[in-house]
Amino acid sequence: MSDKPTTIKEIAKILKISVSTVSRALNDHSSIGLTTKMRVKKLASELNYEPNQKAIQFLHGKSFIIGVILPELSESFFSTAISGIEDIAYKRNYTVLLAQSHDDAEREKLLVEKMKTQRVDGLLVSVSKTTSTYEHFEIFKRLNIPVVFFDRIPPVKDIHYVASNLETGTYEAVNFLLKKGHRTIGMINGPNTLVASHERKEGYIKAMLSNRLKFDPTLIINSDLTEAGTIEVMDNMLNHRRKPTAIVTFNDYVALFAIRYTRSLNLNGIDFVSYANLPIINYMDYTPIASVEQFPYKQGKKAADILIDLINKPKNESGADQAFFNVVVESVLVINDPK
Amino acid sequence: MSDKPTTIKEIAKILKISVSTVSRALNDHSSIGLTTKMRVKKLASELNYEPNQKAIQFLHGKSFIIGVILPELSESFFSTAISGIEDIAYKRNYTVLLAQSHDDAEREKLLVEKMKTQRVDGLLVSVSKTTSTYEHFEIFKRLNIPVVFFDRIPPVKDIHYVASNLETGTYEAVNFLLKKGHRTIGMINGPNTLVASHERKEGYIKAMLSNRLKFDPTLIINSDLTEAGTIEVMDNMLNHRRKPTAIVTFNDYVALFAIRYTRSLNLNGIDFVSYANLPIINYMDYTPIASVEQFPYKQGKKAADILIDLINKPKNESGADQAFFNVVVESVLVINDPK
DNA sequence: TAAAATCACGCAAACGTTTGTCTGCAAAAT
DNA sequence: ATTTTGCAGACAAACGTTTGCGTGATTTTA
Repeated sequence: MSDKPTTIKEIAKILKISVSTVSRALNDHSSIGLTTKMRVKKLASELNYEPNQKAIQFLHGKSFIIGVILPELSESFFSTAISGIEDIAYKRNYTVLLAQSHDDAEREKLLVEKMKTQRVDGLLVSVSKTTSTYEHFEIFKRLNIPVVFFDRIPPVKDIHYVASNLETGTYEAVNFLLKKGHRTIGMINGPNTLVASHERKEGYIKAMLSNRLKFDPTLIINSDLTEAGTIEVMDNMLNHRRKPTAIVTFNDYVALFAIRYTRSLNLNGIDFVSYANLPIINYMDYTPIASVEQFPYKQGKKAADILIDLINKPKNESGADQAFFNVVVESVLVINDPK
Repeated sequence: MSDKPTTIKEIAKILKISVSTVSRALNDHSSIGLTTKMRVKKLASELNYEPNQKAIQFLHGKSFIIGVILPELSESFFSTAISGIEDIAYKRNYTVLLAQSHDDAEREKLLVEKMKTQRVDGLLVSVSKTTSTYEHFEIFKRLNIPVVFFDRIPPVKDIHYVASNLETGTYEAVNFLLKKGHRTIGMINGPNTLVASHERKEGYIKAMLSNRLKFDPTLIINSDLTEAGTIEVMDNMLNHRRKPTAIVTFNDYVALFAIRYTRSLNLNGIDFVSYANLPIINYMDYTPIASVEQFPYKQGKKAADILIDLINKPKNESGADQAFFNVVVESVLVINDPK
């Protein structure tokens, strides 16, 4: 039946002491007598007193809220990452304000606006596929609100970010296939505009060269990552004068399309390696024999940690030595259990 | 280089007018002259003025934040649901404070606490599997903060909730199998403690009876939903004196375990129907022939809508006719495309 | 025993905004 | 010419909390 929440004032009035005393008593300030403290605390809990967080946030300009903008929660990479973010936030007493851009640059802009008006203490962003300008993040710099990018990072200087280095994982993947005896290895890569595509390619090349093998660029084919696109690429692969005996695919979806397609052609014997996006891959019948793991949970945790560190950093120290956190999580190859 | 954000006060001082005038000018109040409005707005945008949301929230005790507590974001049901929640929140100008209980009752309690101290305007909850007491939600009633449960709802009276009715979908599923000619239909059900298990069973029974068939309770077997548990149940099914030609499984995971197991035994010919939890099922080779769809996105949207309606409802109207929203989203059967 | 230190608490300002009420002043109505 | 209306803007209170400073009262130290 209680209507309005209890305030510190009411407690003060009832106890006939000043608000400041009540405040200090509740916060265990040293200058308050033990008996007064007890009386205050007792009454406070009787009245179900809850400090008005809005007032406190307002008072010292902190919200203990970090904003997170990411493309799609339904992609398991992101839902796992947010899990890590949320866990760290929880531990460090922050809460997470969540928004998804649905890979729409316009919506992303609006979300940034909203985060700004909510005055989050910090922002975590994985940019949308379609985002091509990055000025909307500049506002946060002016407002002195730290921004940390993760996974999908914008190609600009002077930002904090956490991302995985796909080169290492790809290197391992190709190496693994070579060790298995494969000599002709195809790669279904993504659009060249993605940093990630570039890293995959580099890893591939390095693995070939370090094994004293010639790099054949025609064995890396770009795709638009759709099912149709994948089939088209597969046709190219299968008709290649050097038909690959193993294929590295851009992600698990592509792997699934490709595997299904080869099976429909009754082709076995091609080994697939993919990048781990889908946990469900473990439940499937025909899976890639290995996956490059990108540790989304770890990335999320790390990004959140950095952000909160940044938030709590002793103000603008001289401004000069503004260091930027650039954390790279190495990707590694995981051999899948054979079923 | 701007250090502290611009305030309405500074604008007032520069323009030599009062703060109230500035405030009204920015809010297009009718009692401010056009010229003054222009001057104020011009200067405001020049100074990159951003209203301090914390002050506003504090002033009229609203945060425009809704809290969401759910078990696991990595379960696609929930990540899809949150997507719907977030979309509605976005549309209606709210933001989403997210937290996951990881199906841990203790953590859930703490999260409720945190939501309370953050003074969210409303709370959306899908309770953890292990939650058995529900007093921690009572606090919100006292604080007059609306709570809406969705999907996993506590077995108590007088709450708002949105949940799917699995009975209808199950009825359709069994009916579908019967129409296909199956006469012996097994069901791998979940623990009896779940409301959902009960609904599945009811749907099953009704379908049988409405087709003038006898209901054989031994064809419904409870499982703990693990892989081992599923295999055990499957062994029972396959050795049953009436060996089922079709099986309804509790969820997609169970379906996958069961299908994989039958295939390992080189048994084909059993038709499976499941409940749609995993979008990835579409990419798989051997899938249930049909799924009961529970519309997580729709459920999320609906729940969020109800919550925000509740938040904005004209206060405690006499208290007497406190109506509770109990929305049931009918589940329906979806026939999966054959591959 | 006087001076200094310590204790326990009160006063009031401050955070940024909104909003009800009040005040001049000019134009319109009587 | 006086009253009324309407306009444009100012004043100040209010939201709940924290915190620097001040102030008596008591205890300790010299």
